[in-house]
Formats: sequence, structure tokens, C-alpha cells
Amino acid sequence: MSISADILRGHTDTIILAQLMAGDSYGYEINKNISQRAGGAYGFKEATLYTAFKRLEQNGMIASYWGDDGPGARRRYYAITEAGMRQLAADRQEWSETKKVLDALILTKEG
Amino acid sequence: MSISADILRGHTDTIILAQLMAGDSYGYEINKNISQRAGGAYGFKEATLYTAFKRLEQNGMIASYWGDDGPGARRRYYAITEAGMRQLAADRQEWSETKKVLDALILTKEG
DNA sequence: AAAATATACCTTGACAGGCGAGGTAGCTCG
DNA sequence: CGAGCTACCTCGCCTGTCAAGGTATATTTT
Repeated sequence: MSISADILRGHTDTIILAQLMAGDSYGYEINKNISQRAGGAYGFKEATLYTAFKRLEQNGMIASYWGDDGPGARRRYYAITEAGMRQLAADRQEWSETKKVLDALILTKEG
Repeated sequence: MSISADILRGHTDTIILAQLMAGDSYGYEINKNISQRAGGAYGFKEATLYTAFKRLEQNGMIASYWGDDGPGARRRYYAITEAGMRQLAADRQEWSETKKVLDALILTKEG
């Protein structure tokens, strides 16, 4: 089953931050990792991804630098900042809370 | 902790359908019940609520009728349709799936 | 009786995020 | 040389949220 976009809306930034906790990475790779972890059920569209990077960098959650390495096209690497880590911690907390609330709201027959 | 709107985006319709499984109800009451169940952590804004009713009715998920009863202002009651019930079942399935995927994406340190 | 409060409905316009479509560029393989 | 993969980015549309504003009735308070 694939997951609709609106359901993931609002989690985009969190997912990216979580990925960057595993180490610096670049757009293409980040997206591949996410798709893989999601079991193919979900992946960002490129436009969504780069929009998110821009937003996150503007907000100081991530920082970027050009990689000079390897073959193929140039890569822009991203690193999570201190502020990004704090944000991620808060987002994880919120996700736990959201699960409880939504379970109560959509899974129960009667309250 | 309160939950941000974007996080709930995409669940609005599902939450309303789930509420209507408990029986016909009207906007004001539906919203009160939702806030209550969410422990005050979440409630729809009126504009969001009525926009959702319109959307759901246009899509045949709910049907409405005017209540002639009681004191106070007139109430428009909503009932979930067969199609709405099927949709709700699918949404619940999707929510279960979403929880798994998001747990994998944002709660783990490494894949 | 007037004012405040609660119930109950609805619309408009602005805003933000997702994303289809399109574009650039380098490397590899047949 | 062309196809396909890697890798980046932007523009403009669409959709859902919601602040603000509006209407109307019943109860409670002053």
C-alpha cells in the first residue's frame, strides 16, 4: 500500500532531519534511503525534496556544502545543525503524541 | 502538548468519518467530541470543519439533513454513507501503515 | 429590556506545502 | 552517438488550513 502525500505533509522536514542524524548526505542519496526504509511505500518527489532543503536551511536546521568528490554530477551535502537536532527531538515527541491522539480519534468506535 | 495543523492535514476527513460511525451528529457537536477525545490537544477550526463537510458531501461520503429539534440554532445533521464507511476502512488501514513507515523513518537512529 | 454568552451555521481570501513539468549537466555503457 | 543513470534546481498550479468576518436563535446576566 502506498501512502498519500497529504498524510505525510508536515513530516517531510522531520524525515529529512532524522536521515541526517545518520551522517551528512546529499539529496539524491537521502531520498533513496528514505524510499528504501519506507519499503517503497513512500518517497519524496524531487520538487518536494529540494523545497524542503531550502526551507530547512533558511530556518537554520541544516547547513550545506559542495562535495568535491567522486565521479558523476556534483553533490550538495547537507548536515544537521544543533538547532536541527533540537527540532528533531521536538518533532519525535510530537509524533508520539500524534499517534496517541489519532489512535483515539480514528481507531475507536466509541469514546 | 498541542499538535500542529500540518501534522493532522490529511486526517481531517478520516476523523470526521470516524466520529460519524458513532451516529449522526452535527458540526458543533462533532467538533466538541473531537476536542474532548483528543484531550484538548486538537480541535478543528470552524472554517476547516465546514470545508471538510462540504468536500465529504460532494464526494458522497456523508449525507446531510436539517434537524427540526430542540432549542437554540438550527442544526445540520450529517450521516456517514456506505461509501463513507468503505473509505473509513481504507483510511484506518492506511493509518496503520503510516504509523509503521513513520516510526521507521523518524524514530530509528540507523537503518 | 439590554447586553452578554453560548449555540450553530457559513463564506471569503490569503498562505503554505506538495508536486507535475520542465530544465541543466556530467558520466557510463553499448 | 544515444540511452540511461546520477544529481541538481525552478516555476506555477492545486489543495487544505484558517483568520476574519458574517448571520441567527436561545439563555443568562445585569
